[in-house]
Amino acid sequence: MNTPSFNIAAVERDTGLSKDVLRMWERRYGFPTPERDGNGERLYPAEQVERLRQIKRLMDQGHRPGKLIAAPEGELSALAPRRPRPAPAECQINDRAGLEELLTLIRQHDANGYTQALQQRLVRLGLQSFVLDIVAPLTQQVGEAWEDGRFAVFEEHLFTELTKRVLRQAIATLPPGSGSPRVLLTSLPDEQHILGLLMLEALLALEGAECIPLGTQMPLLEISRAASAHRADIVALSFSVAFPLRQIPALLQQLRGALPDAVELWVGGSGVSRLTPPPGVLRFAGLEAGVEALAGWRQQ
Amino acid sequence: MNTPSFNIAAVERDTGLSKDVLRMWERRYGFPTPERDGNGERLYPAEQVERLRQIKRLMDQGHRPGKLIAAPEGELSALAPRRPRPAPAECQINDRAGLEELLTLIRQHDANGYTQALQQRLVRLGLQSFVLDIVAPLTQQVGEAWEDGRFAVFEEHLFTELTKRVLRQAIATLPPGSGSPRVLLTSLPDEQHILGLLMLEALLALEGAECIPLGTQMPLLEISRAASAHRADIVALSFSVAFPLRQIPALLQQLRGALPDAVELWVGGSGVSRLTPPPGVLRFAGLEAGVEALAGWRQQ
DNA sequence: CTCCGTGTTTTGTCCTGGACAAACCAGAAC
DNA sequence: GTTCTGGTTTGTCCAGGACAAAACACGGAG
Repeated sequence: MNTPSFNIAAVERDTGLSKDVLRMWERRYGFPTPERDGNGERLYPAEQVERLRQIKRLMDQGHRPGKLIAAPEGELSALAPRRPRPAPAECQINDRAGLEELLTLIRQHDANGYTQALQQRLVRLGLQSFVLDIVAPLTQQVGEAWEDGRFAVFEEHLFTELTKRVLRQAIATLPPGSGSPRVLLTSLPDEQHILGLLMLEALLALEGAECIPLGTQMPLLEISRAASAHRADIVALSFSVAFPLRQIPALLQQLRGALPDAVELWVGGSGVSRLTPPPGVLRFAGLEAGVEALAGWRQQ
Repeated sequence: MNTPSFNIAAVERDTGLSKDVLRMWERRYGFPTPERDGNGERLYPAEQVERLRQIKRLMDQGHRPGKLIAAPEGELSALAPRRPRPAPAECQINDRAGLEELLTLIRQHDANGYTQALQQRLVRLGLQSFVLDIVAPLTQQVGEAWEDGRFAVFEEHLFTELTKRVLRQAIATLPPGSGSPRVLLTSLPDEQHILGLLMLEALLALEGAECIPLGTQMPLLEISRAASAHRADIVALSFSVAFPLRQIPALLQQLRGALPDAVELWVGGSGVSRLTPPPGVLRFAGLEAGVEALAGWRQQ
């Protein structure tokens, strides 16, 4: 009981590494080294689960598992991010101190303080600037801090949950959309990050678009159904870095085929930044691109 | 392109049936019958994916796969729910017509109308009655309608997303908690339903508890970390019917062991209704039980 | 020196077929 | 009618093999 053991399903849930991968690593690299219960089934000690989570984190940062598993112990935080940070200098410096202040509140687990500070900035800046200059860079900073291990999982969750609330609240105060265009916002199964979609929704709603937020994890076939039921003009999807890159092109192609030609398909998020979208799919590099695309759609 | 095919990973994502189960059904029951690509890998036609989703839905309702797969075609909606509906008569009749009105708005995909109707009821009834008499029965109705196939997936998602917004907005208008007790609200990985947690949060916040919402899908080891970082007095978890029942006792026992003895562990949701909680874990049958438990905690 | 093509290594996913335990059901005994 | 018990159903796990896509390393051309 003092050293609780995880079966392979629990490890998959907690680390995000599939059972196949866990078994394969054991076969190939000799790690992890789970014990077996009376039935011959793997039992992972908690410390190995912890190490697996660390390895997964560094892998998401661009490291390769072979090296990570071979590295003995001093690889803790000694490893720098391998993937070039997307424009670390381009980040708005005009409020770097303010961002740091918000991050500090999260680090101190001061939920009320963080919410208040956020709402204060929202009122001061207005929604558009709030999204572009505060929430967007803040999200990126948190993502980087999480990748570096400077943020715990639960701190990232707290940040996400509180920020979502402020954003949704701001969106709710906007007047209803003009009815055109009708934009359906969602993400595919296995993609649960929604902050990017919320930011886009805020910007589009500001421009008078009619946003239909469907939450995350919408099965492929349901999206086309929802699009016709809601008479959507545009379907907007978001992909985070965590989404398995290899599957995206096929999924987009399938969805594109299932949607009527008149419905535009927009994709965005850091998960598609290194991707050439299939024909008929528009990829956005950033939030501003979404607003520009809306203006473009209206000109048609 | 007209009949897009799904590989086994896509089917797993869209149906929620694991790869193991999909292969096993094929071996045992002769269904599904995917084709193979040049590489010998399974390719599921869209119609079989649709049927698999239907089967999964009926299974969640208590039917058994062997019977469902044997049934030829007329099993569409001919099957009644096998699990006894939890107190269909006990449901508050005082506003049944009002509930039906809200459901109709969702069925008509009238997002703005639904939100307005909801907010109107919130103002009229006050938060407590709104949660207990509107949102809770409404959620149950939607769940049943979804199980029966009267609601599409995207309609259920729209309902969830819009209702979440109204609830969160209501919570945001409450004054900050009194600081005691500090309640940490979250769910385990693979459990993404959050409406129940939000309802509980609203009720507890009304009573002056300090709620720390961490969102869903918190890894086991992170929960105990978060509990100590936030100096929580209580950890509240929610389980929906979709959560694999067999894994719950072991998970709760592990978490109970990882938490300090002074921290109470509360669990609720329809997923634990047919479960005897391990020692040291309090199970709640309904939302009211949570409020009573809060009063009890304060008396200690 | 940088950029681009090509061969090699790494890595994840999929496959088959077997085993077993937990959940479920049905019929017997009380 | 209720409780116990044995058989059946069903999901998950295991081992080991195969292969393709991605990542890398290297050499040549601009």
